Amino acid sequence: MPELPEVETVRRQLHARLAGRVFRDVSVWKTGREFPAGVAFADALCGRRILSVDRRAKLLLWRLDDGRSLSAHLKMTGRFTFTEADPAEGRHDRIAFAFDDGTRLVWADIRKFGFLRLLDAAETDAVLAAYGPEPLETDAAALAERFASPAKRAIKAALLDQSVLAGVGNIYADEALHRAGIRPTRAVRRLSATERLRLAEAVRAILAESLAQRGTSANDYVDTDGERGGFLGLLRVYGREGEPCRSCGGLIKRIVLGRRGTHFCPVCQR
DNA sequence: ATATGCACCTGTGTGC
DNA sequence: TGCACACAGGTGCATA
Repeated sequence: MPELPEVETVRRQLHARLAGRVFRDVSVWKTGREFPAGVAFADALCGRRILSVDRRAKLLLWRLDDGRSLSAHLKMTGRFTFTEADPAEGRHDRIAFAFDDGTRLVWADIRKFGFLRLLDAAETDAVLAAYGPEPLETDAAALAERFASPAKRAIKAALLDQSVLAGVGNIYADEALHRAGIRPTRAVRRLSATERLRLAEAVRAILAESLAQRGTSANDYVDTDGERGGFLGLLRVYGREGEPCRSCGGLIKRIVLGRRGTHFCPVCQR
């Protein structure tokens, strides 16, 4: 579910409450592919201090005091929730964390696509190196240069490619293309330099505006307090098939592009 | 090198 | 009410 604004919202909340904390207990309630070794995983974490919680693309990185990091990917339905009391195991709850100050955190994941993985320093570097630039920390001109190859693929596919730029997913790809007035099916090589720059600016603007609203709750996403993001009502194309375009009144169209639902305005996006 | 297809899972909404 | 099918904020791997 979560894209950059949602993951960054979660990161800020995790960092605020977990930086400096020490793992006291890790209860792996349910194991699965996402936890290669349940008991070893818990043993490795207990006693370790969290230095910070960082984010790269849609990946959360809990930096530990032994040089390792706990990487966490929410994928579609992963969720961290802070709880006050001793948590009771819910249907989709998988891991319960307890920290030295009494803070408790539960990891749940309905579809089980998400994962938590302990990485050493070299593995962490390798994972991070595969991502393209962070859109909110890169100026638009530099971002625009990333939309080059492969030249024949649709521009939307390039936006979703995490090695081109990091953090954009299905919602914000559609929204940025609408803001830039570019049809999602256009081949990368057919975009002018002006259009590439406009698109890079649109990506940055959309992500920043959504982050200010603490993200979009279209389906399952909520933050670590169970609160929904506020950007849903500000979306201009995503999930609005058949409704009027907020810019021109044309009807929003939905197609399938690269297996993903894709929304655009046939009038404003050429 | 790129495109596509599918796989990983569960839940929900739709239409017959 | 049941059933079948499409679809959901993501990625990785196996084929053509």
